[in-house]
Amino acid sequence: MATSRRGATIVLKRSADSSGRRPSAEEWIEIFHARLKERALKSTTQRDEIAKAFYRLARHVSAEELYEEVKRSNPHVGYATIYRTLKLLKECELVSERHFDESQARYEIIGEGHHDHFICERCGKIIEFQNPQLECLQREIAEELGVELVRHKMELYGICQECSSKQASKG
Amino acid sequence: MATSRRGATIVLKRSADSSGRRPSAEEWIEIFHARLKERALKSTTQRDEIAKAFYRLARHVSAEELYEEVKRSNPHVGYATIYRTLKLLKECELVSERHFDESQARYEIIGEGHHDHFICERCGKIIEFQNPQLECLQREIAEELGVELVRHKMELYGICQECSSKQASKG
DNA sequence: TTCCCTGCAAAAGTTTTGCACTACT
DNA sequence: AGTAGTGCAAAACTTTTGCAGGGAA
Repeated sequence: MATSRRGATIVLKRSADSSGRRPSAEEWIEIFHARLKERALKSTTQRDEIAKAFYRLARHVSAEELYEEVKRSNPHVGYATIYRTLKLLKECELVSERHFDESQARYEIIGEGHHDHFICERCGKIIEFQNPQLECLQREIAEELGVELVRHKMELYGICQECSSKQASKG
Repeated sequence: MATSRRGATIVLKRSADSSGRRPSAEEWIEIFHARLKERALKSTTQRDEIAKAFYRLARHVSAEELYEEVKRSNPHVGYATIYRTLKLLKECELVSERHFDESQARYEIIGEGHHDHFICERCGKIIEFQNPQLECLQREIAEELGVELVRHKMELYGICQECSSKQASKG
């Protein structure tokens, strides 16, 4: 019943490995090292551990989730290092920070082209999508408003298919 | 130079009084009272004061800003009451909570139709706009994703006209 | 060797909660 | 009168910072 008349929405898979666009963990860490070097900063065991854990968890990670994951391999890391490294990853343009309707921030890997998010209000699942028309439309809007566009954010909130059918079968 | 070929973007003025769509302060408080009554909750002096201050400040208020405004007429109110009343206003569907890229939430009056936001990354100015095509497009995307849409949020970030020209004249 | 980085703990900022008192209905 | 609401202070939660010690270049 999808009305993909004009511009099809591309749904991104959680692990985009198959598409070949996502760098491997090793490549990603290498890029991180290079960016650190450019900035005359040091590569450290902790930074690598955190970056690896981040890569492993894939998308939309909170600082807390990352902290827990890193603790599994190194129980000594502190929250401070997690936050400092997240900040660093942002400065290295490897990670971006997002604020969905929550009190805590979430972080995701940059680099597979712009995409937007659908967030299920029942189960919290996040579906990423890409829509060429949307990209076009937002540029038009910016033009009309007479502003210089730097970035945008589109979030759809609702009930995912799974939760919808769960509810239906219950009733 | 605006390319309003298909669907014009409507920019909302900060105080939409002239359009006649925004309820007056009195009407708004009355609605609040009615919603409280429906829920078997009480109207109180503080709740009215807070609602009035909220209305006065108009859009995109933070709890802190609201607290300061309320304190001017009643120095005894506590933050707790501010937050509790904001929660109440949300439950009464009179106010919605937003998280732009900040650590603190912002609140705005519901009721003049859906709109989205442009946020200037230099001066923090928020411009509201409405775009019929956008509303249409998001429904299409939801359909394609097979999800039930409840609400959406589109935020454009960039540099507003004023800040752009300021920068240009400097260089 | 230098000085950046880490871990701990404490602080800071935002929001929530417990409790005794107040005031709507 | 009865119960919900208020104000204060303390707690909770997320994120940041100061400082002394440790490690990368």
